[in-house]
Amino acid sequence: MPGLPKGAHLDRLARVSLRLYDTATREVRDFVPLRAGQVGIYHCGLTVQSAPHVGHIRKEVVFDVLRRWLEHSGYDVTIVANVTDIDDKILAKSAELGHEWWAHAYTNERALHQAYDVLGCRPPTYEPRATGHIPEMVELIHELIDTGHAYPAADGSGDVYFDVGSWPPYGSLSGQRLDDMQAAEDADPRGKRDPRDFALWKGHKDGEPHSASWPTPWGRGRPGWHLECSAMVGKYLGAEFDIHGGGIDLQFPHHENELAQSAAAGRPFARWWMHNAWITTSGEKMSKSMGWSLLVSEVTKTHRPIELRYYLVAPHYRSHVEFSFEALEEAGAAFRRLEGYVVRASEIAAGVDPTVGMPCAEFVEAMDDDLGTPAAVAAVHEVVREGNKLLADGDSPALRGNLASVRRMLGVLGLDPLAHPWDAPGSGEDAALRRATDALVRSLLEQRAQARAERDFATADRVRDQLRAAGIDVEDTPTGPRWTLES
RNA sequence: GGUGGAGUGGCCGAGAGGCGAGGCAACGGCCUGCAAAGCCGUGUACACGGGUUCGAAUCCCGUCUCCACCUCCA
Repeated sequence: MPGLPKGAHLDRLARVSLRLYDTATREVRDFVPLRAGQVGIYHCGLTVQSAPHVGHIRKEVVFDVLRRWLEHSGYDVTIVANVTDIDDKILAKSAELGHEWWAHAYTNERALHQAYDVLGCRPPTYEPRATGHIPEMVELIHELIDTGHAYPAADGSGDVYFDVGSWPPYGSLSGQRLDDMQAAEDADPRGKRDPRDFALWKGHKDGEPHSASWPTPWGRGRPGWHLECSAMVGKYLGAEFDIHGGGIDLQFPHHENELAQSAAAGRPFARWWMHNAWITTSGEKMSKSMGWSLLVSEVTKTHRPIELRYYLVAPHYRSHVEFSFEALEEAGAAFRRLEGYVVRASEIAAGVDPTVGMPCAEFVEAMDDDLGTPAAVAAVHEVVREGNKLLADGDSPALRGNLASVRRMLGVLGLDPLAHPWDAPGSGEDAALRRATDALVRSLLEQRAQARAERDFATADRVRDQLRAAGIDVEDTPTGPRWTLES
């Protein structure tokens, strides 16, 4: 390759082939970042009104995989996800529970972070809270009022509205025509010029805690939901940035409104819009109505987090997933096939550095094609098949290369069973228990080996049955017996 | 009413004019003292009705069913 600068990474050059679906244009386009080698991503985080369920966490996993793939491709990624820590529901729920609204929000923010961690999602580069960015929001409102795109409510409520009619492109992101929109049965017009105008700022209402409002030129109040994202994106990623993400439900009105506010204020805003599809249960969206059984914290009590992650990564991010525990368990079985190989191969080929592994071409092509994780996962399965064949011959350079490749690919998906956080040694007590168990099992396996050597299979099988009864599986391999806890 | 999406083998889940993604389950074989794991093999699926084409799950027309958004839900 003549003409390449010395040290140029071939894999980075190859990465210009990344293509991403853009909701705004409804097509897959070559991804070209605003600044060479850097990618700025913003995705709408949670309104921390309750603990996250499986549906919420899908978005985190999707953008975590996107980030890992971009980083693998040589980009420097800045990823921002906000936390909406004030809104109607937070105020209502905290009042119901008799808590301070900010305490309620913080409790659920912690639950969100736990869910990130348990599923191996790395924290965002920045995770700004709405309440920490009131000045930026007020400034944006000023800009919009000054340019004639926003107005304070005529009824003196303290609300400030975006004037949808002043912004002709409104509706372009979601493909809605203003005239076709059902005028919301607005229970509370509060001085809107047009029922489709939306609140940038919400005036303080009687009965709401004083602490949930901030002074502005238009009176005390609190942020409208849409405004906070525009303000925070601007602060952390600038007026124009690469990718804006979120759940597909946010396309309208939330993202449409964000775009309108920002563009009307002269900010070019997002170059790509990426939306992940829903996870439903029994054909319905997840909500509190189905109880708490699908909270991440509940599901991971009975199912391994890494298997839940595999379940979320295996389908394409734009495909709707109908959640079921049966499907989750099946995904777990598929994952254990991969995991089994990695663990067994690592026992034989110790010390393999996964960072030197290269993903296979099929994997790269799949990921570059709008984050095609289904085909990417299929590619890993194929490489694992080869690895399993190599395993029969013991340690070899080919096995090591295969193992490094598999782990590198799994690492991109956040599914390398030997990498953080899955490799966590557990508490000291766990480790001690494991050592004690290993010593006991080994001594039993020695007895079994002795019996087998004497062709006393009845005794050998009795030992194995005894271990099985204790929840320990024994397998004979070319390099001797190995034991695992039953899954 | 407007907008967008979906219906694929026993199951999950990709693909998107010709060559059966992958996984789970099942069955047969190899390996094993027997297992387990693994490997090899076996499946002719694309909601329905028409049409275009040498060829359609993939394109066109129509029908049915389901879902999402148009309500501060990821």
